[in-house]
Amino acid sequence: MEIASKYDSQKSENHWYNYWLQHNYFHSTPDEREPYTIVIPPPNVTGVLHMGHMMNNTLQDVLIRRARLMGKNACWVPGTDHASIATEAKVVAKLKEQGINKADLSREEFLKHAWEWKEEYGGVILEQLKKLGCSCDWERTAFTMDDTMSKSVIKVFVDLFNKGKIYRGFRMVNWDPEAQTTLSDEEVIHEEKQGNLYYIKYQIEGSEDTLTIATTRPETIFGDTAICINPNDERFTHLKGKKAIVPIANRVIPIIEDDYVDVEFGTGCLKVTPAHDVNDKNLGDKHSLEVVDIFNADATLNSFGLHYQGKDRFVVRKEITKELEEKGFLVKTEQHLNKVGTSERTKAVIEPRLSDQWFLKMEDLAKPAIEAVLGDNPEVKLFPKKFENTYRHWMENVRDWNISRQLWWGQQIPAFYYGDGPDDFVVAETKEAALQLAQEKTKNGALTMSLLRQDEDALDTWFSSWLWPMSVFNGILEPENEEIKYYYPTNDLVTGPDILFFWVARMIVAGYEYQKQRPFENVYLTGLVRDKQRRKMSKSLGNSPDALKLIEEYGADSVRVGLLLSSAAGNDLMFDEALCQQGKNFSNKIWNGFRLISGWEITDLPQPEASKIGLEWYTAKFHKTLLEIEDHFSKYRISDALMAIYKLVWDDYSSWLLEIVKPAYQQPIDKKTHTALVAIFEQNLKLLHPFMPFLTEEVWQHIAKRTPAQALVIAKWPENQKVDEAIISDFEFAAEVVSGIRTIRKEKNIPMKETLELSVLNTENVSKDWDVVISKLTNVSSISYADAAVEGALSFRVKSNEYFIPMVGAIDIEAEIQKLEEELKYTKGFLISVQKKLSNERFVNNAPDQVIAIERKKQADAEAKIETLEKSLKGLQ
RNA sequence: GGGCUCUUAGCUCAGUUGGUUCAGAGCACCUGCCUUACAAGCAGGGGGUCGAAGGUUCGAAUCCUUCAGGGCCCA
Repeated sequence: MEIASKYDSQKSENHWYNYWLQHNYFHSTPDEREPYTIVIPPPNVTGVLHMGHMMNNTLQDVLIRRARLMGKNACWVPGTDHASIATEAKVVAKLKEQGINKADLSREEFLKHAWEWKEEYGGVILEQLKKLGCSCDWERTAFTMDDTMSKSVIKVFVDLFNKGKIYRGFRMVNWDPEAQTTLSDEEVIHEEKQGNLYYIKYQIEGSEDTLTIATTRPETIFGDTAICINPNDERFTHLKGKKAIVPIANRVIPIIEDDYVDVEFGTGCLKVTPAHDVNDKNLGDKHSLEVVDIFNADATLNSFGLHYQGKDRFVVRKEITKELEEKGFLVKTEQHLNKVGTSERTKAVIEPRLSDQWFLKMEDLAKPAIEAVLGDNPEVKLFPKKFENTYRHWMENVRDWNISRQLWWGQQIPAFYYGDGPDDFVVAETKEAALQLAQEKTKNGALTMSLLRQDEDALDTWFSSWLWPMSVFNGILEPENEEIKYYYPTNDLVTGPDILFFWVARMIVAGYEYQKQRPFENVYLTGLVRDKQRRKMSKSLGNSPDALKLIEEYGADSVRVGLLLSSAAGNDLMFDEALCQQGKNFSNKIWNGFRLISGWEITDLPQPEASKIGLEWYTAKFHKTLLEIEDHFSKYRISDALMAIYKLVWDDYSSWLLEIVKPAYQQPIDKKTHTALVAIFEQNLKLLHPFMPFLTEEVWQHIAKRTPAQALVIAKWPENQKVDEAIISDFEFAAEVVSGIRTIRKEKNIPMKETLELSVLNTENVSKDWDVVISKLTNVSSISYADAAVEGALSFRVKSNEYFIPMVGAIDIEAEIQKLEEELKYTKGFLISVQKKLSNERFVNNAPDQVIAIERKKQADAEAKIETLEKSLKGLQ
C-alpha cells in the first residue's frame, strides 16, 4: 500500500470519526462489564467552542477512551444547559432586531421563540466537540429543559418544599437591572472600581446645625429613612434624639444610634437606606425604619426620585452631585476605591433590591456533602486536593440559595396562588394537583382552576444542572431504573474551579439527597486557559484563538497534545500556539516511524544479535513506562502521563530502538525482528490513542486490514508485566558509551562514515552483550578488551570503566591530561562530601539503613573512579 | 478586611512521607550535520546560590516563623 509522505489530518479526522460513529463504538448500554461514566459539564446553548471547552473536553475524552481500551463499559453523556439569563437575553435581543418587544408577547409566545432559537443554535457546540474527536454517546444527548429533565426539576422542587426546605421570603437580593432578574450570590462578581466618596450636609431639624455623612451613592438619598450614629461617639452626643432633613427631598428622618456604625469610616454619620443596602436593611429592621424603594426594575428612579424620575441611577449620580453642590449641600468629594458587584452574565452593576423570592435552605442539605469530601473516608475526591479548603470554606458558611429568577426561559416555579395573603399559595407538580391542595387548604371546595395563578418566575438554571448526573439517567423520576442503577454514581467529573460552588458542590448535595450516594468519585478541576501574557482568554479581549481554525491548521490530535502538554490539574494553562506546533511535530514523528517500518522488505534472514537485545530492552522499558503512566493516571496527572508516552515514543522507540534494528540502506529486515517491531509499535499506538485518537487509528488501520471489531478505538490496553530492571540499567550504561563515542566524534570532527576502533578497560565488569549495539550505533568496527590503559588514544569514562579510541597522531596529550585532572578534581570533591556524611556519627546513627547504603555505594564508586583516573594520568605523564 | 494558594533554568512546569547521583522535564537557546523515516529532523552542548531572611534537623526546594510579590475565593 502506498503511504503518503505526510499525514493528512483533515482527511483522516473526517474519515475515522465517521467510521467510529458508523460502528457505534461510543454508544453504551448496561451490560455485565464494569461501567465507567462521565457526564459532560453541559455547555450553554448560547456558547461556541472556546479554548476552555477544548481543554476540558480533551481531558474527558482521554479518560473515557482509556477506560474504553481498558475494557470498561465507557459512557460519556453529552448535553447542554438552557442558561436562562444568557439565552433569554439573546432571544430578547434577536426579537428586538425584528422589531418585537418581549413585553408585548405572552409567556407561551416568547417560549416558542426561545425554543426556535435553541433548535437553531443550541447544538453548535456539540457539533464542534466532534471535530475535537470527543467520543460521547450521542444517542444520550440531553438538554436541561428536556421533558424528563424539567419534570425532574419540578418534582424535586415540590419535594423540597414539602420537606420544608424551600421557602418564600421578602429579602434583599442581587438584582440585575439589565436582565431584570435576581442573581444568586455566586453569580455576582465583585470588582474593584475607582469611585468617589461624597460628603453631604444634612440640616438638623429646628436648628441651624448640620451633620455630614459620607456616601458612595448620593442618588440614594431619596431612599434615606434615618441617620445612624454610634452611641459611643462623643462627637455626636448633641445629635441624639434629633431629626435630620434629607437634602432636596426635604424629608424629615430620625437620627438613630447603633454601634454598628464604624466611627473611623467616613464622618461617623451613616445615612440609612434600607431598600438599597443589605446592612441598612438589617439596621432598618432593628430600628423599625420605613423602607423607601426609589428604583424601577431597570434601575431608573421612580417617583420618589422627584425630578429625577425616569433617569438612570448613574446619570442621576452625576446630576444630583451637581445639584447638591450648587445648593451647598456637597462638602467635598474624595476618590474612593470600592468593590462593586456586577452580573456574571450581563456585567451590569448589581442593585440590591427587596423582593419576594424563593430560597432553598442549605445548611442541613450541605452536611452529607461536607462529609463526603472532607470526612475521614472521603467518597468524593478533588484533584488537586488544594480545592478542598475552598470547598470547606464555602460549604461551612453556606447561605440559603435564591433559586427564583424573573425570567420565562426555564422551569416555571410550581407555586399556585389563590389569594393575596402571604400564605395563599400551594406548591404542586400540576395545576390539577394544586387545585386539590388549594381546596383542602382553604376548605373551600368551590375554588376553581381559573382562580389559580402560577408564580411568574422560573427556576435558576443550576437548579436543573445540580440534578444532571441523575437526571440524564432519569434517576429522579424513576430512581430504581436499570440505567441509573448501572451508571450511577459516575466515575469522574472534569470541570473548572470557577463552578465548584455553582455546580459541583450542589451536585454532591443533590446526589446524597436523591440517590443517597455520591454523584461521582473524582473531580478533576482544570485550570483556566490564559494567553501568553497570563490574561484570561475572553471574547472581549479577543485573545482567544478560533478553536476550529486551530484544529484545521494543526490537526485535532496536535491541538489536543498542545493543550495537555502543559496543564497540570488546577494550574492555569498559558496557551501558546507553539504548543500545537509541538503536537504537530510529534504527530509527524509517529507517522514517519510508521513509514519507516512499513517500507522495509522482509526476508527470512536470521535475527541480528543487536535487534534481539534491543527488542528485549524496549519491551522492558515499555512496561516500566506503562507502570509510570498508570501511576500518573491514577493521580490525574494527565500531562505527566502524556509526557511519559511522548518520551517513550520519541526517545526510546524512535531514537534508540529504531536505530538499533534499522537495516543498512536498501537492505531487507529479518522477519522475526519486523514482526516483533510491529507488535511493539501497536502497543505504542494503544498508549497514544487516548491522546491522539485520529492519527493512531489511521496508522493502526494502515498496518493491517482490520475488521470493525479490531479497530483501535476498542482495542485492548496493554497488560502490566514484571519489568526486567537489569536489562534497562545495562542499556543505560551502553547508551552512555554510545554517547561518549559520539561526543568524541563531534569534538574531533570525525565523520560518522569513518570507522573507529574501541578498547575497553572493563573495571565495572559490564556485560559484552551490548557491544553489537554500541558498534552499530557508533560505526565502531571492533571492540577489544584491554587490561591496561591504551596509549595514544582518545579516552572517556563511564563510571570506573575506561574507553579508548586509538588515533594516529591526533592526540593532544596536554588536553587529555587536563580533561582527566578536571574529572579527578570533581570526583575527589564529591568523595569528600560523601565521606563527610559517613564520618558524621549522628548521620550514621539516625539515617535509615537504605540511605547509608546508598552513601557507601557512592563512596565505593567514587573511589574506583579515582583509581582509574589516577592510573590513566600516570600512563600519560 | 477574612480565608486559601503560589514563587524552582529564558518560558511552561515536575519534584510524592525532609535522605539515591553537584536540582529534573518539555520547549526555547548554542554548535555541528540536507546521514538513506522524519530539517516538523539527527547528534552534541550551555543554563538554576529552588522569591528574601531567620529557625528546626546529622541532613531542607521540601517542615516552622517573618517579610516581599503574584493568583484564587469570600465579604
